[in-house]
Amino acid sequence: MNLLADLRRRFRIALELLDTGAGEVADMVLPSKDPKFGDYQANCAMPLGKRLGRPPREIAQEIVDRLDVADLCDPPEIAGPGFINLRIKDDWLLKNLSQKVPDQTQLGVVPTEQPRTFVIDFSSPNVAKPMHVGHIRSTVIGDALCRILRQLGHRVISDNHIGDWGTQFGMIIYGYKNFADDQAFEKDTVGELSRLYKLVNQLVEYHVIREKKIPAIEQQIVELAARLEQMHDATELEDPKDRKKADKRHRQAEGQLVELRATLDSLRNHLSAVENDSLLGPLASEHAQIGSAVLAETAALHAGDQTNQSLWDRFLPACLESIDETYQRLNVTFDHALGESFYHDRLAGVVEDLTERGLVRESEGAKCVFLKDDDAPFIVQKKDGAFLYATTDLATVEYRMSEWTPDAMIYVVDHRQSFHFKQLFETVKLWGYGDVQLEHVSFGTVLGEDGRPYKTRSGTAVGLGGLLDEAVERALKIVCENDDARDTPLLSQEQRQTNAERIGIGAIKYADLAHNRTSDYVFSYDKMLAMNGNTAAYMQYSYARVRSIFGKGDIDIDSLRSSGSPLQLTHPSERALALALLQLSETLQRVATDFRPNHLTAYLFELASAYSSFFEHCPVLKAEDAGLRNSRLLLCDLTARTIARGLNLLGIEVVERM
RNA sequence: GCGUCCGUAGCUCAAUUGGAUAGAGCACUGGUCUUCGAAACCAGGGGUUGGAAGUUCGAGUCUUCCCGGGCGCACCA
Repeated sequence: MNLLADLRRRFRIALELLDTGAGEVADMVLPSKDPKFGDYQANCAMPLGKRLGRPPREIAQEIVDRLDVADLCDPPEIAGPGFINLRIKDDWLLKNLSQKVPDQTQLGVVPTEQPRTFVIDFSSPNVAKPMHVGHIRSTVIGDALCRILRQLGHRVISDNHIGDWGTQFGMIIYGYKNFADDQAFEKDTVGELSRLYKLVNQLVEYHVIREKKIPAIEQQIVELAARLEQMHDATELEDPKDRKKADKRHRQAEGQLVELRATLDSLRNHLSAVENDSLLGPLASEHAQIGSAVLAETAALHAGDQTNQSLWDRFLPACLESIDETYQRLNVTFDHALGESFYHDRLAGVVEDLTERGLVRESEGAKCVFLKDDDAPFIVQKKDGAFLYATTDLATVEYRMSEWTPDAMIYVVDHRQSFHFKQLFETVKLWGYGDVQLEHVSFGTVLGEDGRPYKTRSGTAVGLGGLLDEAVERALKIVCENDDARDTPLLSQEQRQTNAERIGIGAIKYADLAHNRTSDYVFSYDKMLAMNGNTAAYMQYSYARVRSIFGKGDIDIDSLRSSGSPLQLTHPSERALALALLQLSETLQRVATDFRPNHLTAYLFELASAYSSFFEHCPVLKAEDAGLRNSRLLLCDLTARTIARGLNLLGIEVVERM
């Protein structure tokens, strides 16, 4: 049962009766923000008033006259400029809530009438390097969207587009050939590969800094300094406006200069740190050509070189295993994990096909799809003949379309790649896939407490495993402290550990999902593990608290659920809770339309608040009579199940006691 | 330079995509355990939504111009 959808359906009918085509404003029926305006409000009379050239209040009245909601709402009220306020009848709430009581699986969420097929592309780690903080958002948001869309009855195909064919593999191949420790490799393959990756990466980075970055910055500094000189000459401008502008530019340029010098210093420090390192220093000078050597190893792999291919075959399973460990811990699964290598032999065909259709033009030796004249083209083949990210993405689209014919393809990838996806989507349309909905579900950056992207003190990316470890560790500390503070502790050591795992991982996921995905957010263990506010820990606590009632009262909730014992609403807070319980369905629908899981966290938090208020005003175990007691127990049960289901749809587990 | 996103309470974030008096948590002040879990709850103070103008019944949201930032812009992914 989707209450909001039902109301909108009824409004659509009334609106069409009023004026053909007016049904489209039925979406302006929304839940009210303030209870004094009722439960729902329809705001469609105002725009319609404009369109029909008549007073909106008059229109509102005519809508109400044609509206068939007598079974659902009290008589609608018209307020202000033409708002129509709706209050759901208690009878109707009771009837629908009762249907949810025995519904174990769906909790009253009805499958959509128009199921669609979604391909969701998310997580996409590079296998040779360890997963880091940058993978959290894609993984967590993508997984939540899969779960929610499935709950709504859609067909969802999740696909992890793993980076298993790129330069990182060239790095570990080069590393293996030059620096491998065979014993370590036998003992701990993943650990050794990871060491090799880091080592080679450091060496490559050293030479890039030395030969490219530092000269580039030095030149920028020279140019900027020269520009500053010229600017001095321009301070004698007549027009105050021009002078102000010139001043601003001057200030900005000075700022940039300071920044560039600081960067230069830190890069030089980095170089000398490597040079003075007893291990890295000699290796750096011995492997002066490491950058091009790594590219050569990568190219050899792509060209089918026997040795490199067999190394790849040996390395890949170990890499995947390590990634799977993380996914297991996060409780994330995929239907497919078709990485870049899967598409390798299709890339030439993609370029051929695009060329045949006249979409490709050669420019500076590269094969490009030009989309807008003044923009950079979408390059599908480099001048050296190699294919790129863009080519693989196109091959992926082609494969998914032919294999699954989806209605929508969703990429959960950070916002920095929006230009790439814009180009990809435009190219795909030109290529002939006009119907499929292509969506870049982008998200912002995870920041540290200093407001800069979250990094370790030394400036490297924070590993995902360590991040989870720390969250769990902190959760364990909190769990133990609180349990020890009780007269008689509730939890065994084992339960404490399980709880800490669920609470810690849940905290990270929830914090990520609770923020509007398009904005950056500041990562803070203290905030995400707080017991107050919109956090996983608070929701898990709410759940455990509700559930404890059944133990305390020695209630067999399963049999009460199937007993047919009726519900009743005797207090405003009881009614508010009932209404909230009925709004899960429309909330999920809302998450699905704009791919924003934070609507669901907000809903859960409001539900928990509604429960708090109910719990304060309405004695449950000590209710006046047995009928009311049973009714309230059932409300508790529905609350617990709704919280558990909501969290589950976010990929978070509950705990029975904490 | 071009493109794009952002600026909301002291701090961290919401705001149903143009709806009614901009909401939460933290922090601050005060109140709740002799009745269901106080890891909690309730109440209070705190805002020119970066600034200015405009569009309209109605603007945090749309337009224009400023101020301040993030990110991306040809052969990496």
